[in-house]
Amino acid sequence: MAIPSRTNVPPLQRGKHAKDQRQRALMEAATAVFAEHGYDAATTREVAEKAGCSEGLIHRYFRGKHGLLLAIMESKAAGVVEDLGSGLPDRDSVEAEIEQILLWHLARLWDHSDFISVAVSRVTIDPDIGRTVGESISRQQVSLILGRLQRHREAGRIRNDVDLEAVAQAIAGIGFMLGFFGQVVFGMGRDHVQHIAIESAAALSRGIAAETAVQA
Amino acid sequence: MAIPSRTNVPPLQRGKHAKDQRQRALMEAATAVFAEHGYDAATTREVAEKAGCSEGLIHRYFRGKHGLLLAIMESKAAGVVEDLGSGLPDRDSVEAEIEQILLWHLARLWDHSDFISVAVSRVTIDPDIGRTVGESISRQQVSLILGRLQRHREAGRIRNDVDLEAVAQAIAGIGFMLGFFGQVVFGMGRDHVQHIAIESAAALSRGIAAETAVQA
Amino acid sequence: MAIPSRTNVPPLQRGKHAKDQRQRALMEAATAVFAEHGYDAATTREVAEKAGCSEGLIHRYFRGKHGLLLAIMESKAAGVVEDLGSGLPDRDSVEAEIEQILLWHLARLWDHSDFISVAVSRVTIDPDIGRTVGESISRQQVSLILGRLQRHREAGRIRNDVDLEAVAQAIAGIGFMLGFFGQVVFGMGRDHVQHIAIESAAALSRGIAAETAVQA
Amino acid sequence: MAIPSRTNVPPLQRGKHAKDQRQRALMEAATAVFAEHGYDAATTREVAEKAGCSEGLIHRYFRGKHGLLLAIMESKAAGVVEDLGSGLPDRDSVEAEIEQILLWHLARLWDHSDFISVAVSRVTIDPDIGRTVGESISRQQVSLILGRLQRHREAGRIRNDVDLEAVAQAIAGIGFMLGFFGQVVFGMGRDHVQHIAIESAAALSRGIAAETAVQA
DNA sequence: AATGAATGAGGATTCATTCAT
DNA sequence: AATGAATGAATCCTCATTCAT
Repeated sequence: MAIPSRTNVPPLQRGKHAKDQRQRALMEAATAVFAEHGYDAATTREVAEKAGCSEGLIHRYFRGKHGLLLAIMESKAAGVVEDLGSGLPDRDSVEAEIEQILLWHLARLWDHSDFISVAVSRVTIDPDIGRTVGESISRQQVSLILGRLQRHREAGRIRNDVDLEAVAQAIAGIGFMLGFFGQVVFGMGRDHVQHIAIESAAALSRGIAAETAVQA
Repeated sequence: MAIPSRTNVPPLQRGKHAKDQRQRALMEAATAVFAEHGYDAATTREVAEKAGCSEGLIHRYFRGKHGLLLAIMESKAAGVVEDLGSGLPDRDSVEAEIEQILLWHLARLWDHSDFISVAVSRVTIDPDIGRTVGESISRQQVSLILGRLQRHREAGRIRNDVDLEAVAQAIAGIGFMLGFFGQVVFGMGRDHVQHIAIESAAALSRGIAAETAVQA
Repeated sequence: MAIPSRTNVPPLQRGKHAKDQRQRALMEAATAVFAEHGYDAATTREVAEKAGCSEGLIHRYFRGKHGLLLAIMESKAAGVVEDLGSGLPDRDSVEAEIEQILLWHLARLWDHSDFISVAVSRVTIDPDIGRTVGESISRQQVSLILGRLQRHREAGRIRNDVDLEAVAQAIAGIGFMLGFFGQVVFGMGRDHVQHIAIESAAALSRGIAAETAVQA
Repeated sequence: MAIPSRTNVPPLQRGKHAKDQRQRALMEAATAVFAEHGYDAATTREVAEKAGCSEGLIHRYFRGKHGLLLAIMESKAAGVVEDLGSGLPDRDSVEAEIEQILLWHLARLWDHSDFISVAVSRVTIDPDIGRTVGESISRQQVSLILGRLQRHREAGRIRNDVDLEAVAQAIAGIGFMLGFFGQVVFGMGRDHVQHIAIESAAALSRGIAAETAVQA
């Protein structure tokens, strides 16, 4: 391939103030290595090799292996959900909206599968990670979905007796399960997963649609 | 008290089926220890201590630490989904059925949170675990849910244009997310989680209900 | 050679409960290695090699390198001064007594030069060592010397206006300086050092002798 | 005060003889740091920080950490004994002379306790240090004391059958033990130590005084 | 069959030293 | 001349596993 994949690193001479670049390289390499072997089994040596620098830098920059893990989490947590807030267009129907959200999940989790793998595998063990993931990702994600649904309710497209937060949680749950466990972990075909997402969106949107919308 | 803690095991004479008992003690202890520190960071010493026997037995019985992990997975995988098949009564309405399934998830995941934590944290790293969890749990679970839904379709309570497998997947996804991440990882209150489950069941069942059912 | 010196260690099979023997071997080896390179520069590897066992045992037995140092100090501190109390015969003259004490110092410090080297090199750095050496050795030594002098005073052989504790301190000081710095560190010939000790004993004893003793 | 601490150094412009000043700062800082943690455990980073310059300078100026240690030893060795030769007045009695020497030791060792600590802790390990300390300090010190005693012998105040070198060694030994181990290491009160010094001086001087002096 | 003493491979981390700026 | 970023060798320690009893 033209692009030498993310594992080969250019020489990157000593004195050059490529400090930021090196930090980023270390975090990228660590994400991949942690995802492959698990955080505990991963070695700082392999991370440094993949990043093309010495082990010592991990400790200089991040104060150790665990600091590197934390830095990855904090740095990527924001990025994972960001364009759910602004990067997605508003849709005219509830069904299209939910479908869009689910498909966005699928794409997002596929692209960040390494990061998500690491996060998931640490979330029950490491309180710091648990907090970061819980607050920066889960909570925020649900609230962004909720915001989108509320717009539709205000437009009269959603029944008044529906608990929107519950629906947002349900959508996030479906999206995460399909996107991470379905696609990444169990290796279900992407087409199949997308089909399920679309069908789920249809069923769910029908279930919360206002009467008039159904009659129309 | 005579028994100092819930995990300490009585001396256990070297007798007939003391062996099975010891194996079980080892697996229980390992589940707890693996859940607490993560598989890699857990030490066989702590496992053996908690089980009240010597480290050597882990290697004699399970051929090492990894064998112990595998034994736990294989032994518990079946148990986690068993009574979804037979232990739950049939319901007369789709809503009641879905609600029952979700609440069952909540209880099940709460009871087995240690086991699930271990499984989740290893599922992306260890191919053996991935297979066991994927096939023994996820797939089987979906198929059991699907079976229940099909009964309702045959009774004319579910629209014909609904992809039941997709719905089953959605239900499993919601259940797992609420039950594991919601309850266990993020520590959401159990009442709140149950409320969300019930609301989700309502929305989803409305979305797949046959027209007649709605009109009636 | 017939005696394989203290550095070559017999095989010392696995299961044999030669635990105490191994602990002792480790402490002997460590004393030598610490004395040669200094505690900080010494490596646990070299200690283990010299003791003929694995590094891990250092941590199992002594909870690490520092624990090994402490164990050495505590174990030998007592032995260094022990026979000053009981192993030396009473003398009839003050001069013979002081001379005997000084020569005993010379022999003692020569025999334990490794241990003393380690102790001296750590005494200002490590509070634990400082305490052990200060209390177990210095103080005790002075008090044993003092006891011997008091016997002579009671026998009327020492002037009443002499502060015996000061004299005991002086004797200990001379003994230590000659025995350790003179013999061991600066490599002064043993004959020369002994001569100085004898002369010092003569001068000092004359200085504290009761008048009658002088006239006689 | 304007100067915030005794070790912090002002910016120090890059100018003419700023170099000498920086070297001195480095040596002062190193003396303190080496004394605190021991040479091996001390880090060049801490030394550089305390001296207010970069680690690199240690290697430029002194060719490394060990060179810095050597420079300290050579630079201070002379200073420690210098005014024993010229700075102390002649005394009219042997007792006053010995007392003066011992008290001078006490003060000297107290003032240079950091330097002495470093020297003592390295003297058995590092042959270079051993030589420097042995020759520049010990030998020279004894010979200066000897010179002072000889003056008194020539004045007929010291018995002819006394080995003056032995007495000089004894005095140096007492002085060092009281001054360093007593005061610095074991933390004996300065008053107490001085009292012992004075009493020792009295006893020793009586022991070497010429008959006539005693009769007078 | 079970123990627990012993091993040894491997890991994170530290730090003197080097080098580009 | 001075800096500070980077290196990499070397260390202590941990722990799954083995083995003699």
